[in-house]
Amino acid sequence: MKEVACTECSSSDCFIRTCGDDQLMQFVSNVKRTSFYKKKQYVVFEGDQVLGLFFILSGRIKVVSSGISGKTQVVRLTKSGDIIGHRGLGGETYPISAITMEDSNICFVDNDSIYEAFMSSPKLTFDLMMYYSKELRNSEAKIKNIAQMSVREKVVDSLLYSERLYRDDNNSIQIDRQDLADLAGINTEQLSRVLSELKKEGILAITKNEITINDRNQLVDIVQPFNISY
Amino acid sequence: MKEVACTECSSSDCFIRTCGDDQLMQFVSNVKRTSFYKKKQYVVFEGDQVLGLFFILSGRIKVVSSGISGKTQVVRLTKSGDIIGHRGLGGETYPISAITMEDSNICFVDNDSIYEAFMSSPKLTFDLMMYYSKELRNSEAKIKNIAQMSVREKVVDSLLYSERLYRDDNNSIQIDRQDLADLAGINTEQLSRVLSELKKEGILAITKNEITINDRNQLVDIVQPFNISY
DNA sequence: CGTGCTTTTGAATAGTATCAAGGCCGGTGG
DNA sequence: CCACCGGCCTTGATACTATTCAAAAGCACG
Repeated sequence: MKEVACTECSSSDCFIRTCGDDQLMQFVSNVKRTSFYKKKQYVVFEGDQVLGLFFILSGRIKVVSSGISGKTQVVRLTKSGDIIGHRGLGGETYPISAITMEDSNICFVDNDSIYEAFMSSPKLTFDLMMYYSKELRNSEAKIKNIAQMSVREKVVDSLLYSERLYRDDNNSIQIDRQDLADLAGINTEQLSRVLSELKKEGILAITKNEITINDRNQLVDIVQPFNISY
Repeated sequence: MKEVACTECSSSDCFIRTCGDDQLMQFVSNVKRTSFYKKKQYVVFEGDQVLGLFFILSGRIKVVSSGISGKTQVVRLTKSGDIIGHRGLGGETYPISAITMEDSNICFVDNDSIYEAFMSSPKLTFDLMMYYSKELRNSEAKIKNIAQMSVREKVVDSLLYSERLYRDDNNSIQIDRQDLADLAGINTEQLSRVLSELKKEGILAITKNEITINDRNQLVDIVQPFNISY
């Protein structure tokens, strides 16, 4: 993929663009490097040295944390406009891995450059701080959910979360069972059971690799006690 | 408690002081308000409008998130030098409550002032961003732990966490069962069972309201598979 | 000493994880 | 074109773990 200047870039939800700092955009334009990643490719690897920040231009990337005996926890799902690798800032190594779920294009800015950008653009620092703040709220909401929800509720919560980010024009989401289970923090067998239930209840329609939400309100009702505003 | 100027303050781990920006310290000195909170008093209340930031001068405060049917999740424990209320930044209302676990003194800076401080001190913004980054790492590590650990492991993890923050000279921690259970994300009965086990195994000593860790290494071994570096 | 609160223990129940097997589908090669 | 293979998904039976309910024991307080 050929490099496109930030000023010429069509991505309307890019973090750098939404900062609205022309000088910053010019600067990033000169130092960023856009790369293509094919499906299931690692963007960052848990334990690797922190090299810089990644800005998603297009594609879907899962952020995962490896646990005990091969188990993985999906920490969050991302798409264009999101940032990857910011957890590493201020630390030595990345605490998570990021893996593409489909072919993606991602812009990279190295450590030195991003620090230089922070120094010259307080707006960037401030906006990124706000980004962290939002992420922290989400993360802590998730702690509560995983700690207190039943398996059924976890599945519904994960479905709504996925749908919110990834739904296509048919209210459908394409995500494989393992990823969805890792997102919910359960195993695939239980996920499968709950999905079957929801299908039987007419709330979902399931084809080979697509889940369609027929009755979103009923899903929302299931997680209602947790006061989640989707 | 009478107001002490930041420049005169003895708190060596205050966030504002560690920024090392004299102008900032002068500014905060003029706008901050230090208040005394007695044990079990609410500092911020979940759902309340975001008013500003709190800097802990002394005391221990638990940050909790209320869940379903009266259950609460302890999101983190804090002490002097920590910040409270930063999750609210950029949002309308606080997503969490903060409650003192002992008599505490806390400095408050209102929204307008803290935003003004951000504008005039890029260092503050940057340092706070780094603070968020660390918190986010911790938070996501906790997601993984709660999702994958057994009850026994959760208890051990919570004990080590509490000890790291709150241990006194005897390697003892003072924390009531309910708080420890809410931190681990389990109920008090199970906590009690595990504590009894650990006591029987000689790893812990338990008196009425104090838990003493006799063999820290054995505790660390129990959560070893999760690669936690305490 | 009661009285009320927290903590501990026990037993029954419910929920979840694991193990094992079978089904579905796409791809490959005869 | 069809049979076979392998991966992913689903389902069932079983074992295990955690939750709930109930009750007793310990402790603080008046």
